[in-house]
Amino acid sequence: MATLETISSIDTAPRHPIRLVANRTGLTVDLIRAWEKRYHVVEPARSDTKRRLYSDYDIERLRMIRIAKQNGRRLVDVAPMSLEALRDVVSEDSRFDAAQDNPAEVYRPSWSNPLESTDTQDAVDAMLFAIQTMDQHRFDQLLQEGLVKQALPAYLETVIGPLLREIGESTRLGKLRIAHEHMATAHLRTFIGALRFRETFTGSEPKIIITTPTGQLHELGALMIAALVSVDGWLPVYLGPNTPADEIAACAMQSGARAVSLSLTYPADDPRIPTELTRLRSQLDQKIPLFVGGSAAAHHRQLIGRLGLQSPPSLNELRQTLNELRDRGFRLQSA
Amino acid sequence: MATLETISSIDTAPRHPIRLVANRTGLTVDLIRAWEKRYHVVEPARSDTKRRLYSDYDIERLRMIRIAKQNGRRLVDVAPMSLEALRDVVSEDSRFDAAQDNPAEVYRPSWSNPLESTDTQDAVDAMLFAIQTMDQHRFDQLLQEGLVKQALPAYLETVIGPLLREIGESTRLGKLRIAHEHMATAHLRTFIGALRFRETFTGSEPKIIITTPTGQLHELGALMIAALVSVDGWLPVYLGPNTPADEIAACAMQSGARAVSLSLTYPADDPRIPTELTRLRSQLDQKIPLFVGGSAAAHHRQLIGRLGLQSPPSLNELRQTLNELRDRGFRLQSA
DNA sequence: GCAATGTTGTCCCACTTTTGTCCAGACAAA
DNA sequence: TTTGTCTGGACAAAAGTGGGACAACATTGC
Repeated sequence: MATLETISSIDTAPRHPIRLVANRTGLTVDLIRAWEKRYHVVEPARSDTKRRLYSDYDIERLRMIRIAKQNGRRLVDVAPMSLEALRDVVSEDSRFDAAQDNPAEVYRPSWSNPLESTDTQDAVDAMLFAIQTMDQHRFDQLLQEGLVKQALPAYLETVIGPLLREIGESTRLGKLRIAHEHMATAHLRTFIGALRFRETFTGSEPKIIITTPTGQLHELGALMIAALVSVDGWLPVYLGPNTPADEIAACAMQSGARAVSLSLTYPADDPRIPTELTRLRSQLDQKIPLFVGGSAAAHHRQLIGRLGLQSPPSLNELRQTLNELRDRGFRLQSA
Repeated sequence: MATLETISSIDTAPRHPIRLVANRTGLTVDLIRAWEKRYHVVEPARSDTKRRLYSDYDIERLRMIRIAKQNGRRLVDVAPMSLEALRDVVSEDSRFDAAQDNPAEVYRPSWSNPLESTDTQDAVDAMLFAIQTMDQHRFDQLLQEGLVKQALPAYLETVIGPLLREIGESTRLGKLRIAHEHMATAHLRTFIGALRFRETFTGSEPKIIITTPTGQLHELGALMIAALVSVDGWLPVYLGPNTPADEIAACAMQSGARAVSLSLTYPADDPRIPTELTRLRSQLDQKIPLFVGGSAAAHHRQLIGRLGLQSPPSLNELRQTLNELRDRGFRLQSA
């Protein structure tokens, strides 16, 4: 389907000025130039007046290089690597860093399976099969492999999201037992949660509160958002599921968050939702946008409109909106 | 064993700078050099400017040596050993370690002993402060650091457990907001969940179902058990919280589990607990022991006795019992 | 039980390499 | 005009290197 184009195809059109790159990567302008001068880390295109113009691909590479350096890599080593290679290196490092205290061998040998599933549907099916047979190890393996093949946002959208829907559907139809669903959910909780730690933070990222309101116990959607925005230079303040409106507002205040995002899935028609949303909107600073997403958001369209909440129809549009918000924030800050 | 193939597959190409090695092994840069100077523990290749360059093989050896030392081995003894020999030594030690009747008397040099109680109290306090200030990054950092200082079982018992109690208590007393508790819980969920991934499995481990019964929504206790037993050579089948008795039984059947462990925390007097436990016990093969733990287990002592369930009073005793069960199982299997 | 000896983690030094930051003067954009 | 970017170079902080010192602790021999 149309979703396939989004996979791993990061835009290589040169359009971003160096300042924006610095903001998004957490590097300084000077440093980006120094890296270019010394190691040709990136060779951006130029405008007709010799201004550097970076592509999304360049930005992503710089982000990865910064993380690789933090993991102890030398600039000389990582500078010539492709984005894919960098991703491998970084994910390898983050898997192995911090000391182990257990004798079990650490290297997951790539006695990897011949099961090459390039299509995302195949990947989802393979995962469903692993769940059905309660093969947790295989499930983990599949989750990890998938992550290497594409960038995180695309992965969440094309694999994890559909997988969640299929698990729900299969359980409803009796093709999976509740126990299977539980196991899969618990595993995904761990897996997605760990994704946030792959990013490193500079401390200058704007914060966004992410949670679900009272009565909404399913947290995976919210957790996906947290992982997603951390890639885009936000610092997610993740509160888990089922947080009362008052607490969300207080937390936004204390942490100085620039945005709040809620995920609604089940039950879709919980009567507490309108109350909680209204309450939260009124307690929150008007300048802080409140995003509402998840499969149950559609049930509350009117309410969302009335309260002036944001409800982007897809993860991509959410990213889009947040990116604009973040960059606007930078401009305001520096002015 | 099958491990031999994986060993030979470890890359011996020198490419990692010393800093990265330090990150991955949990050793300090100074220490790595000191070991080289004194015992030629590793003799890394050099770059053209004399910088040390380590291979994956070197890193793996260093990691093993660190663990061997933690188990009480002397550096002089292990320094000249091959990776294969190191693995043998380490796995032997860890089995011996786990089989000890009295963990307090395990021979260990003082510098690897469980931390002083003041240290652990300090660690817990620091974490609480991070939670209070909503400093997620610091919280993660503290959690990771703690893991380097102690072996996992000791860490869970002396730091994570007390931390959970303090969080609960502080929230009850109003010293922490619900939002703080939520954030901390979500973080701990991710952190403890990720611990399981540090283990690699051979496929021959006995399985143990770990979950909480219907109505018990707090999963951290269960998750700690899952992390703990995976160190001792069990394969946890983790189902998350709130699993109905029928599903647990079905899951035990399908996966061929050798044991089931439930965690009870809150609400302690949920009327569903007796029903569910009784139901589960009756549906489960009599040969499969059913463990019940958690702070609320004490409220159901009579029930536990009547149903013939196991309820070890501490994590250590749980390990003990499980180790015996595992080894008995091995003997049965091989006979 | 005690002194002598061995082991081991940490720290300091002087020196080199690597890496991040800053500056100046020219030019472009707002 | 003001602000930002460009180039090239200078400078300083950070990190790595070899060597050695030292304190804490364990082990050994008496």
